[in-house]
Amino acid sequence: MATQKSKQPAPDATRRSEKSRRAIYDAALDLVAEVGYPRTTVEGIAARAGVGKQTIYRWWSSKAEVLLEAFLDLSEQAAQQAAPGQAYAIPDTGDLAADLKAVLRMTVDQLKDPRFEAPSRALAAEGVVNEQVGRVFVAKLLEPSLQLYVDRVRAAQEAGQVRPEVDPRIALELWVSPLAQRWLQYTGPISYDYTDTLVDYALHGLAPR
Amino acid sequence: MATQKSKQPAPDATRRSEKSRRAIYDAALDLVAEVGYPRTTVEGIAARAGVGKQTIYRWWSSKAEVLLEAFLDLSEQAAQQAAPGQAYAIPDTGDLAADLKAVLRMTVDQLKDPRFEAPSRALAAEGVVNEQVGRVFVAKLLEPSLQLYVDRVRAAQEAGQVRPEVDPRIALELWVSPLAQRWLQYTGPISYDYTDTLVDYALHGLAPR
Amino acid sequence: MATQKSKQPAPDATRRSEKSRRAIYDAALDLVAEVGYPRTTVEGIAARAGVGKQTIYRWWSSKAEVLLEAFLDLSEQAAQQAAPGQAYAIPDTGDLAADLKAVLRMTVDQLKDPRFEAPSRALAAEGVVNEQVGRVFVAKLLEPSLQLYVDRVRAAQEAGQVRPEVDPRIALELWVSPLAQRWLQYTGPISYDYTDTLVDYALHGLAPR
Amino acid sequence: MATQKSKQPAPDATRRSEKSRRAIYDAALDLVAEVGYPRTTVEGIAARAGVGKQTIYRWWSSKAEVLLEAFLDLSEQAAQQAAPGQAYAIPDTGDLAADLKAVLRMTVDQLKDPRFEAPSRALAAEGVVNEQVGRVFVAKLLEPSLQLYVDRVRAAQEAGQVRPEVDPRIALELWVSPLAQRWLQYTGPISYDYTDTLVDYALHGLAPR
DNA sequence: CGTTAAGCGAGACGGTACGTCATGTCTTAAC
DNA sequence: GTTAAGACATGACGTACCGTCTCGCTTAACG
Repeated sequence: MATQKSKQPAPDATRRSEKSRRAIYDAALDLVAEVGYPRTTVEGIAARAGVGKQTIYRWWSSKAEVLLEAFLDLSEQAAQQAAPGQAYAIPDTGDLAADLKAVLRMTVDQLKDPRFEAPSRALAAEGVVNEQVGRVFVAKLLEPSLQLYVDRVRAAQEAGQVRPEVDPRIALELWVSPLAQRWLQYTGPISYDYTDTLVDYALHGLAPR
Repeated sequence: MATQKSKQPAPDATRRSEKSRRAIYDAALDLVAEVGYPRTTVEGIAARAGVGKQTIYRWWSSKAEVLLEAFLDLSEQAAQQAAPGQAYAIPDTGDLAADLKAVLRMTVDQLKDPRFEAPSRALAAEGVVNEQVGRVFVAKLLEPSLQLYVDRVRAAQEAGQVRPEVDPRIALELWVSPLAQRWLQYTGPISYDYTDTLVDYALHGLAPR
Repeated sequence: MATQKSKQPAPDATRRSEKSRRAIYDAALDLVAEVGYPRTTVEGIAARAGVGKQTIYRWWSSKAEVLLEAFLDLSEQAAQQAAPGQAYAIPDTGDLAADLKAVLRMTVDQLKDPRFEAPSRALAAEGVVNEQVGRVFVAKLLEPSLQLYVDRVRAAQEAGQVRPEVDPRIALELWVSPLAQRWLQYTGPISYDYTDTLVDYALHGLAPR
Repeated sequence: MATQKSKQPAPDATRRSEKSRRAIYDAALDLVAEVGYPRTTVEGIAARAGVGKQTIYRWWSSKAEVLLEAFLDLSEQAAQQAAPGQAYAIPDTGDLAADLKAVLRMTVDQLKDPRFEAPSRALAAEGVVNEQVGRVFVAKLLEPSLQLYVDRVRAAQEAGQVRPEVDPRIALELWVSPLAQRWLQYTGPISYDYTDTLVDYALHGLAPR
């Protein structure tokens, strides 16, 4: 590859301290949970992690990036714990409505888990205003989850429970986006009833049949 | 509503300089459009407005609040210009789908208008992470617009075009939230086709009829 | 008829509020005594005096001037109380040394009176760095006191107790200045013994006779 | 002496930038000379020195302290230049009066040297009102000079030219303090004649012999 | 004796500087 | 050669006062 004449003389990743990386992730997540994203600082993360500031700047370019990776890491760990060694998928009992409702109820619970709430809210906010972060956030965290819905809807189409001309990628937004917006923007309360209703409206439409 | 508990002995609003207020609004909106929200500073707003910093801090407590009011003011002006002296409403031609599609196409255009995009994105982001700002943003800007959909859906219910047991406040989220999320989080492109599709899916459901 | 549009349109002294002037003097002296000169502000004086800031700026041009006049006023009052209706003078018992020692002992006491110490120290300091204030301070406060020594030394010359070629204005500095410097600059302690010694040295010289 | 009780965790002096320190001294002295002490600001010193404000606040706690050290440094340099590697002393020709007159004439010149006048006047003023600064100013700058007079007077006592019971520390104030007061407080002009007269009066007294 | 123009209290205003905090870069010593 | 530590230049923060400028409201002199 071309040798960079960049500011950083291209750190050698093989020598990287794994212990520091972990400590930085933990410190970042803890601080965001404790004092909120805006009052979390690179200096604070370094101090809490027992690490020099330069060690952070060597490997990341902003606190948003640090938090993004830290949260990615957290999510992977959580996924590993939930279903070790296997890909996560939406159950397929043959009843699309029931399956969607079940998954959405789990999502409602997760959105209220404080361990997840603070950092994901922070990242979402940063992503709104910082397109680069936003795209990574979506690509690495959001899309993989949405893809599961795509798969499930496609299965339902094959089973004749969803009209064949429906675009699954758009379909899933009928329940995912309303929930996301209520959570992100405080536009309304979040409950099992609410998500159940969304699924019903989405599947059967508003118009009388 | 609630009385202030601030340190300052409550400035006398009757003596407030209208000229300064306007200049601050303009400077705030311009700066957000030019350099983005994070790099917009209170100091910068003051300098651009030709105003002392204290004049800003006397009347607002953060740059988020300044921008919120500035944007509110801008919206009111825009509304006045669009439809002077009358309340805005969604047209009712008798065809719900057509009416919704028409309005959503206008929304798509507005979301791409740079004069609106920068500040509203900034405020949305701030609102995600700062609940107080978020709630004001929703109450003052979002809800009034959403209420128009509630009214239109209710009319459709009376006309027998929407099932009577449907909750209009939830119904509208089937098209509003997907659009909002794509715009806010860069989860997908925004187009007339897309919003048209949303309306169709929402009204007729995914399931075969 | 058309008065100047100069900075100050020359305020009409006859309409001046005596009550405000007194309140300002009191507030200024109190504040200097309580929080020290540097932390005394025009705003603070106005607030404590229950007076608008403009009322201060109408009649004085700086806090130094305010304090200078306040202290002048205080001194006059004190002088009136000490010796109502008559000019103050150094006693002339015929014994120059004794007379000087007596007066200097009184000066020592006065220098330690907190009511006088704070403002006079403040004014002296301001005068060091602000020649205009310094000259007024000297002319209005210091010189009149020094003149009393000039008179007394001249009387001693006529009585043959001081050499005729001695310049009384310089002579008095032999005891006044050392005391002043110790007080102003903390170059040494101040006591009756010290001032007594100064008088002896000054009158009889250091050289053996 | 006393340990610090500051908030900052005690900066590491070994890492201190010598270049910055010098630049700060120079900037401080220049600014005081150019615009006067009251209009010299920490911000201005930092800007002129090409230094961050924090670098000043890290090592000093006020502009008075900065100037004090800057002036101390200047004095040491000047002393080094004048008499490299040796202690300064008042000459002893055997004629006390002549020696004192000679030294005082040099002092008169120095007091009129603008390079010295502005900062020393500023520090003296600050010291009048700020006892801590005053005591350092006296201990570090004034007393060492005065001690030279003490030594010379003591030598004169041993030579029988000054009465043995005279306290040299007080004796020197007979000429030093008058000169100091005239300079500090503008109580009179300063000239060779004046200082010569002071020495004569001090040595021989005012009273006829 | 009522008019009216000044001084007055109050305080908002455009500014300057404060002292603090965090940024991102750089240097040093320890490993 | 990465690391912890932390000094550095930069620049924004939010506060305190500056000195100027309106506001109504006394209040005293005059017409």
